[in-house]
Amino acid sequence: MPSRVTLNDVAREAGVSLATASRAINGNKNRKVREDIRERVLAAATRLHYTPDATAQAMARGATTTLGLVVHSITDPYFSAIASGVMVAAERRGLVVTLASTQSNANREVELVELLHSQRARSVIVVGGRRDDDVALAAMTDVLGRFRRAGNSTVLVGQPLLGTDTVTIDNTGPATQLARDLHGRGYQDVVVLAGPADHLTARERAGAFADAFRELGGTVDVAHSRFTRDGGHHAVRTVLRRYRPELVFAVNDVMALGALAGLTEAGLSVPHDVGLAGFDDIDGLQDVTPHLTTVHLPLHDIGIAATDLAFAAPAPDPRVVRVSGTVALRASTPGPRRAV
Amino acid sequence: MPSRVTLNDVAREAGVSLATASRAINGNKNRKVREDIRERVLAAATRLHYTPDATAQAMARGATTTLGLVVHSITDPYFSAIASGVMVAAERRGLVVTLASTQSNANREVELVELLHSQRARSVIVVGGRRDDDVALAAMTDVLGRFRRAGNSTVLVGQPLLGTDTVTIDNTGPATQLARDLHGRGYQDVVVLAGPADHLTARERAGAFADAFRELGGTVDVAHSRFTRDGGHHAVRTVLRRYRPELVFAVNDVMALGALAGLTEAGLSVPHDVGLAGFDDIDGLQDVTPHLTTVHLPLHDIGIAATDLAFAAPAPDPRVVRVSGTVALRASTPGPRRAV
DNA sequence: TTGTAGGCGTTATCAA
DNA sequence: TTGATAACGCCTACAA
Repeated sequence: MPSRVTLNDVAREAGVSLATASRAINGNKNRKVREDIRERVLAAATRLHYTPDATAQAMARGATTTLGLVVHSITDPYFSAIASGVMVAAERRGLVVTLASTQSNANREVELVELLHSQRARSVIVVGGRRDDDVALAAMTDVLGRFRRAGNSTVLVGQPLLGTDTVTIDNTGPATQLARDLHGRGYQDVVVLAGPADHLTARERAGAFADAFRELGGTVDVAHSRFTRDGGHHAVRTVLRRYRPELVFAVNDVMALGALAGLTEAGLSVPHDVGLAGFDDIDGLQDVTPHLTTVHLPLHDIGIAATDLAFAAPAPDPRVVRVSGTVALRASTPGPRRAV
Repeated sequence: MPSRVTLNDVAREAGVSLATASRAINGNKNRKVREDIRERVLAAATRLHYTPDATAQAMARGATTTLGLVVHSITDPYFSAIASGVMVAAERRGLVVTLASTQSNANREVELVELLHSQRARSVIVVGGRRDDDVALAAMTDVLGRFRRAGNSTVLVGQPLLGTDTVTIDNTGPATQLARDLHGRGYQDVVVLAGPADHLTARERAGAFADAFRELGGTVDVAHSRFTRDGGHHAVRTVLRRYRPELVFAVNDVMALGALAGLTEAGLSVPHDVGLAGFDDIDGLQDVTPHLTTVHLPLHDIGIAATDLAFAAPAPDPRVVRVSGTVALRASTPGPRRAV
């Protein structure tokens, strides 16, 4: 029972040499194999249910057909949207995606890149904002560098700090614009659910928003918490123990959703009692009530852009592709309730 | 510039043979390499930044460390929840997950299993309900069978129709219970958004629900559409052109969300004007208003169970692991509005 | 156009 | 315990 049929078997079955069988089966370069022979080989291959061994091909060719993708969490709509973009772009290139999830653990992230290096992935794409942590940054810069020196490409979706090609999202521009728009709607006081203090994406968004809002004469309160739905929930509950805010800006949508739940549980109505805004415009946001004001990010396209970058001609210096978002003012921030 | 350092380099650097270096680096079986030598090798390895070549190991060992996972859509919370369970269970076993998304294309699904076969994945897990399509079923049965005959394992999450180990979800039990519970709350008429007519999961849920509801004396209308949010949206809009239902049951949550949007756009309030129920209890449902009645499924655990099954001792006959769900009655189905 | 043979990086068998 | 050496399945000069 030849459960493991090799190219050799196919060659024998077709009555040709291994080399000819190999050439027939992948029409490598200029197809220099006679048509009838080619057909004979292909017939033998299907007859025997031959399946090429990609690991052997990888060894012989010195390159796999695998793309490594590292995200924080696959159930987070932010990451799954980017991942789906990567997968679409990878499929176009005939690549297979090896996906790994870090649960935001920096050490694990490094390990995973090493693992992907071991797997001889053609390229690895790391998705997610960096932390303000020199040790972690150095460690990532290091593994990515080694991987690149081994002849592969790396792309980061996040802050361009790791000496690699990067797709970077403009957080400050839209955050600033959002602050202006919301102030323009009449809000004077805001509490910013700012996420972790060392989280660069969170910091950029919170900082830009707060600066702009203050500059317009508004007052800004800042509450830190985790970058998750529960983080948003917890932060808003803590704030509510002190006072009722006029407007809440969460640095991402999932936090905003947590905040929405917290506000509702406290008997407050959004937007009647409190305005609420987020960031990212994740999928599924359309189904929450009220429609959340946010910053729309082309997440799927970001995944595609990252993949394109990974397979662009190698450049001497790290490239940075900037992508921006657009403010989406929606029902959750109609403006503050007029003096009641 | 030895950008490609091999075990040979390490052996030379450490002054030992290739074989010894190999043994030192993975303490294979009973570690039979002298401690000082082992350390010398390890030191050389790190000094040279040696990274084992997984493709070469796979060839030599005849087995990779890869788990293939095939889903319909990675951005769908149903699939990403199961996928995250698989990834957690895979990581525990030191495996890497190669993820592929089919966009519900049956041919593509077969191709992907073939691709994973080529990659010599240890096992492949296919997630998603089957269609009533003999050709497609036969094709999948076939590829999976070949893959298994090559010495690997396969697991399907869905209907146990492919001659493979299967984690199957009990749709009829909870759907029946849901019908009873809703009828118990006073609903007499329901429209079932039944999804595609040939979609087995959809059919099981819709069928069991409708049967039970009718048996209790209720009337049931059935509307078919795609299995997606848009499908739910479209179906409910179509129904609304004819009449206003008392209760809507969508065979999955994303369809229910689409329906909710459709109802709301039509100026109807859920649950005031219309009751609404779904199925799956996907992540994020907690953030929609009103809280949706649904059937809770342990999606993450289903992913874990599928992986456990994939790595259980091989059995002569296909195994079937049944998992069930529990009805979660929530605010979207308080009972019909009393005569107004 | 086809065949021969060497090599890809590791593991594993078998002596030493 | 360690060291040669033959696989593993395929690709690819190079030769025929």
